[in-house]
Amino acid sequence: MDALTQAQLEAFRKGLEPYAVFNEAEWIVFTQYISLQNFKKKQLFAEEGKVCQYVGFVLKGSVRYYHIKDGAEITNYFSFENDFASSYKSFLTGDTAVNYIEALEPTQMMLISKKNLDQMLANPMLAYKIERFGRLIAEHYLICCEDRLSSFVTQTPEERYLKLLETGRDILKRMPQHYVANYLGITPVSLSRIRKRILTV
Amino acid sequence: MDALTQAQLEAFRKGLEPYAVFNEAEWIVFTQYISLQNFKKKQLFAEEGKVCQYVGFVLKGSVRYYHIKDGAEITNYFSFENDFASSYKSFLTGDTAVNYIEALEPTQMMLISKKNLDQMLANPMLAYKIERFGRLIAEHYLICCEDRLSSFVTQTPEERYLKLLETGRDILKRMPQHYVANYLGITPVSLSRIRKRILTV
DNA sequence: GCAAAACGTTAACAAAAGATAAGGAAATGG
DNA sequence: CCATTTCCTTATCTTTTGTTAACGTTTTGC
Repeated sequence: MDALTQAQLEAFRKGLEPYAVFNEAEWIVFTQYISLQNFKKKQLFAEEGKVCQYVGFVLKGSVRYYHIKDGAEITNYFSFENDFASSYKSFLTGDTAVNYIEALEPTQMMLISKKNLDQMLANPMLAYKIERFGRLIAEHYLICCEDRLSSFVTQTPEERYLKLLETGRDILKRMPQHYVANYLGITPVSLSRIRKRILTV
Repeated sequence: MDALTQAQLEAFRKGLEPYAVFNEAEWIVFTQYISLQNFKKKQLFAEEGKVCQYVGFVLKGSVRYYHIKDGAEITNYFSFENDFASSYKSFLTGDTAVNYIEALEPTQMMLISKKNLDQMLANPMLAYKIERFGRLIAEHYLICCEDRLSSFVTQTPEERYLKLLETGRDILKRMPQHYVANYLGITPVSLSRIRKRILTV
């Protein structure tokens, strides 16, 4: 764990605003439960078979979620700056994770450990605000997840890719195409064909 | 809206226990924000283009979530007894819904309106408990949603069906096969073929 | 700066899924 | 109770995707 600079704390505070706004006293207490970690490229943040002890907030960089199936990696999701990142099920339930999360480039994350989160929820000064904070984050990701889920049920891979062209610039700009293909639920070869099909039309 | 019986209230209280346990005083106040509605078969609970004003808790019966695409219905999800049901994104954000929810049989739901939920969150006697209640529900459905989402990325339709055979007895027992096919992200014809393939092996 | 690895495209073939239609069984609703 | 609708299967044909491998380009890591 590294030392926190004022600039990092401010960026974090700003990034949390959609979910929680702290007054000065609360912020001082809150930040005592926070740590900063720098990840090298390819360094793991979560690992299959291990309990994910942290939820991270990406200050700089990006991470990739992936599963390993039949020895091959399948990329599931990404988090960029100002996103949270965690193997949520593992973090929330204490079960071992079924996926990996790795940094795709040098990445800075603010970390909240499960232990510290539970302590904040038991701390009368923060509990109420943290309950709400957690509710709003969970709701936010539930909505994202639902949207993406319904795209798998109601859309073809080509339609999902076209939608990504409209709304997923970050992913398309910053991720290699074979990760994007996995994210869309298809193989890299198939995405390459879809791209060709679209250009030809 | 219909009158609430003591038995229904008790069933509701019991069903909420994983998320919130109320003392007597809280329960009396909480239940003032609740209503009961009976749905006939095929009656709509949520509708595309309209804001979903309620989150429901299924006491009896079942509901089906579906989209309409090119004039055809595509079934997305189900809720059974002791499940919540809502077009969550619409309910939480106030945007119009993109899907329909209909009762598949005579169905009883406890309803919490968005307006009443907001009032509870503003009521000091309930606010803290309701924040937590909301957090735990959102977390629960986030985990469900994430699991299902990763099944679309990492598994074939056949593998998803085999998993449903293990863990989705409710859906398989109570839902017609063409709804199940949609739920798995494939056509009814394709599911029929998968079933044949499995039997033959 | 160079060798190795990673990446995207393309081709060829196999496997699976979508579309459409037909037939029969089962459920449903007067 | 009977006519209608709903549902599942099957067949045929088309489209799409998966698999594997090859090739050239780009990036990466000493």
